[in-house]
Amino acid sequence: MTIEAQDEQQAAAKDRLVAAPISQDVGFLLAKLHAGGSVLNNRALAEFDLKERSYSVLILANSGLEPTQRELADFLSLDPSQIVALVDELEKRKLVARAPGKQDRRAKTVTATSKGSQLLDQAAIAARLAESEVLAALDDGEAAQLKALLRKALWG
Amino acid sequence: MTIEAQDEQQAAAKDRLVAAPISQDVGFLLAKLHAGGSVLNNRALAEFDLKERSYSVLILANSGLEPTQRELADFLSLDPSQIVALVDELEKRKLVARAPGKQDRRAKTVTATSKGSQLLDQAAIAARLAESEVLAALDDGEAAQLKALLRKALWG
DNA sequence: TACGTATAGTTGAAAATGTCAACGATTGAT
DNA sequence: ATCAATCGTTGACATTTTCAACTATACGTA
Repeated sequence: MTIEAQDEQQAAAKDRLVAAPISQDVGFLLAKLHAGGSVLNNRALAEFDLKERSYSVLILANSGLEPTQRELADFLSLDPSQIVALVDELEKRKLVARAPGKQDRRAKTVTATSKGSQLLDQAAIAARLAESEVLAALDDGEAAQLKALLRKALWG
Repeated sequence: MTIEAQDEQQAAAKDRLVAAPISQDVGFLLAKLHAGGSVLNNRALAEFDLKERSYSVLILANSGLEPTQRELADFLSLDPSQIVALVDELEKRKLVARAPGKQDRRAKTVTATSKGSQLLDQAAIAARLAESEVLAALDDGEAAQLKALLRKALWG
C-alpha cells in the first residue's frame, strides 16, 4: 500500500465513530472540542511559561475587577487550594500581587502587576491565534454565534 | 443581614467576573460549561455505576460500529492505557465483550453485551435529563444550533 | 460586649487521572 | 526472511482533584 493510500485510510478511519449516537451528546462534544483546544492553547502559551489555568487567572487579575481568590475559584470551577498554588506561582514571578480585601480582611484580591499586564498582552495574541485554529472550520459569524450560545447556556 | 439579602448578594457576586474579557474566550467557555455538565452527568450516571468515561465507551460499544480500543482512544481523546482500564471494568461487569479484530488480530473490538445494551437504555434517559439541565437556558432551536456548531467545529 | 457560627485562605494527605516508555504479538512492505 | 510499525497491555511516574483540617476574620445575636 502506498503512503498516500495509508494516510487516506487512516484519515477515513479516524472519524469513523462520528456516526455513533454519542456525537449528538452535548457533554461529549464539549469535552472533545475542549480537549483539542487545550492542547493548542497550552502549546501557544508555553512560550510565556503559562498554561490555560495560569493564563485565566492572569486575565482575571488584569481585568480591573480585583477578584478575590474565592471568586476566582468559583468562576474558574477550581478548588480554592488550586487557586493558592496558581497565585503563588504568578506572584513569585511578579506577574500578580495579593492585597487584603478592602471590606473583608479574610479575603485577598489578586491584581496583575504591570509586568503581568505586559506579558498578558503578548500571551493574548498567541491565545487568539490558537482559538482561531480551534474554530478553523467555522466562519466568523458561526464562531460568534457559538460563543453567544455558550454564554447564554452559562449565564442565561 | 438577613439570609435572603445574603443570598441575593452572593448570587450577584457569583457572576461578577463575567465582565472580564476571558468570558469572550471560547476555550474558557467550553471548559466552564463542560465542568458544570460533567458534575450533572456523573451525578445522573452514578445510579448505574457509570461515569462519563465508561458511559461513552458503552455507547460506542453499543453503536454497531465495533470500534477497536485504538479507535476508542483516538475518538475519546484518551491514552490507550486508559481505555484498557475502562474496558477491563466494563468487561468484568459483563456489559461489553472484547473480540479479536477480524482483519487485524492485534486489535480488539469492543462490543456491548445485551446486558450492557439494556443498562445503556436506562442510563441514556438519565443522561438526556442531565443534558437538558445543562442547556436549560437555551430553547430547543438554540440547543440544536449549539450542537450543530460544535459538530462543525470538530468535523467540518 | 462576648459568643457562636460561618467564611477566606492555606496546608497537607489521599485518591484519581494523565503521561510515557517498554514489551510481546501481529502486520505488511520490501 | 526480514524489518519497521502498530495494537493492546503493564507499570512507573507526574500532575490534578478532592477533602479535611487549621488560623484569622466577619457578623448576627444574646
